[in-house]
Amino acid sequence: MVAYRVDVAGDLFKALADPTRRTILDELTERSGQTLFEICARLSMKHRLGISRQAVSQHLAVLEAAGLVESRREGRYKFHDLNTAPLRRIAERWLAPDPSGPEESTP
Amino acid sequence: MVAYRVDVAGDLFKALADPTRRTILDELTERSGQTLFEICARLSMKHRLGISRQAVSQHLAVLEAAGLVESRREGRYKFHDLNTAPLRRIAERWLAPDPSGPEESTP
DNA sequence: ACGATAGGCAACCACACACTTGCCTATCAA
DNA sequence: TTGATAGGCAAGTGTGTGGTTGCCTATCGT
Repeated sequence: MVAYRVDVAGDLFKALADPTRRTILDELTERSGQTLFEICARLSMKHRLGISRQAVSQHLAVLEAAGLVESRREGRYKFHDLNTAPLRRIAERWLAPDPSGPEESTP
Repeated sequence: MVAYRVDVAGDLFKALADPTRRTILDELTERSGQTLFEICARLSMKHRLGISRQAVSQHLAVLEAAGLVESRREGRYKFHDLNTAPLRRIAERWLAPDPSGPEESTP
């Protein structure tokens, strides 16, 4: 059987394709466990990004779907933590030719 | 001085965001130095991708702009080679916190 | 010279996606 | 309970982008 490797990389690369999302990852790298409003404030202040709260929320949803961010709810706060695990697997695909084949399931 | 790091990662991640382009990279990994028509044939045959030659050509242009593919012209043939150098720098950004700061120039 | 092969250029189409707007729910403090 | 804070949901908009179609140039074989 071939094509074992499901293309879960799709979500990952798409998530990383947006500059705002990459900046959010930068912020979470600098300080993990931030809330939505904290991230909004930082993007606005130190990155001069005129962006709405909902936009940031949607970005966080994308990052979470890609497995790059994990969130935990406490009361009315929702904290966001960076998960670098998917990043470590990123380049493997083309750097180390996998014997099982590079096929995707359904591109 | 901060914000030395120009966001050249943008093109890279955008290039990787498309499944067809990732499949092209797979093919070039398996066999480097293919021509446009060879790549077209492989995408069509073993990947069942109904895609036009021009579409593949445009994908190759994107990959080349991202530095992932280099091309050399010989007569009427144009050979495409994989360049994995950009891939090695991919994950560094969030895995190894850079003292110079993670800032982008202009997102 | 002629046709065949390999590739490039430009305009058009359609969908995806980033972002906004408007309104709603939930938790906490007074 | 009331207001403020933190966040969610959903519809609408507009640009970006993957894809196509049509035509053009360049190189090779005969």
